[in-house]
Amino acid sequence: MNELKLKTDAGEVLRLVKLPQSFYIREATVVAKELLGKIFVRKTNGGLLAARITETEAYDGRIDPAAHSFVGKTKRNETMFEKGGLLYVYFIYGMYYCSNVVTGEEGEGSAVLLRAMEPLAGVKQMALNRYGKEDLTRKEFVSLLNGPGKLCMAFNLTKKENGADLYGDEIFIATEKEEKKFEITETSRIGIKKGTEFDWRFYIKDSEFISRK
DNA sequence: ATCAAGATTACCT
DNA sequence: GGTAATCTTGATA
Repeated sequence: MNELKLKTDAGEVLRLVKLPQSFYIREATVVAKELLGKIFVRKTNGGLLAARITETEAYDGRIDPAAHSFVGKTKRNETMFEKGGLLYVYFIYGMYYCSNVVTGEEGEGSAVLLRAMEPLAGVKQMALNRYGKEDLTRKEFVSLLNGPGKLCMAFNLTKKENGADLYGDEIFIATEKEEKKFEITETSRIGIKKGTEFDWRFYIKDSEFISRK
């Protein structure tokens, strides 16, 4: 097994195993739930950045009017139609980026939106990216990654990262060898007008690193 | 060519 | 609670 060790800013050592592409070739709702608790890692020249995924949303273009891919392939959403295991990053509201993990088979148009995470390593670099300073108050720390636009700022995910693959060395998601147990809450998705009948937002029930209760 | 909406956030009362 | 900021995209003329 391809194990790698990650030392968190708190001094804890996590034993990680990178997720294979096959993890992503499944239903978006399944991947969305299973991504909870996994570790998102990015290597930058500012050091290693890592966080635990606490909140996700599934989008399935085959049946879901809220998905960008529902209207068919366009220049903006073409990454969403690739085979699972890529990053789909898009620009929204003229100021923010949102990052998704593409899921399922090629042509399916499904993805999982990364909505919130718990900071683990490289907090000072992420704080610089988002607040322009290294030292954070407790409140700023909790808010560092608790929204889809916020975590893109902190991890510096932009148009350049759209289409990047998640099984290489620069950006990837890993599972802990000893994963903690937790309960999952399911609700309707946030910020959409269509497709509100699907309860496809998932988060770790007891986590404080959530975009909204 | 013009326009409204958008998978959001920060800051205001 | 409300709304401004800011710009790409897709729809309508």
